[in-house]
Amino acid sequence: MASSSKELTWIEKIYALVRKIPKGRVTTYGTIAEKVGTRTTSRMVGWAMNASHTATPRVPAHRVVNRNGVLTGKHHFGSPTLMQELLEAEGLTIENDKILNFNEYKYLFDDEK
DNA sequence: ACCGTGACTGGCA
DNA sequence: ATGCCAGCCACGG
Repeated sequence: MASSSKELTWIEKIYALVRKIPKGRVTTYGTIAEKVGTRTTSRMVGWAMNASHTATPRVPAHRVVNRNGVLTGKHHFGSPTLMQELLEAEGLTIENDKILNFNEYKYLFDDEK
């Protein structure tokens, strides 16, 4: 590829994937990391989310939780309860900072089943 | 160029 | 079942 063109950074891919998450669905960092590539790990996803605040359009990071279905990053939304409220507003149920029936709400993207 | 940090995950005790 | 440790890669100072 012509070196002139800068390939999209793995961060951009993460944003695209997260934005693809339909309303009322959630996903895990590990899933996204695997979708982006081996160069990206779960930690990188979380780190990328940190930068997502400046990304446009805004990335629904509140739909991204850890593999436990726990709102690990809720503290990064400006309010410790904002993330939960956002998810609940989408029809999800949060109990003790954890998503109930998380397995049913987990979004695996079209590529996966 | 080196070190520290990070919204994770999986394995082992 | 719970807790701790190590691995993973990238970015900022």
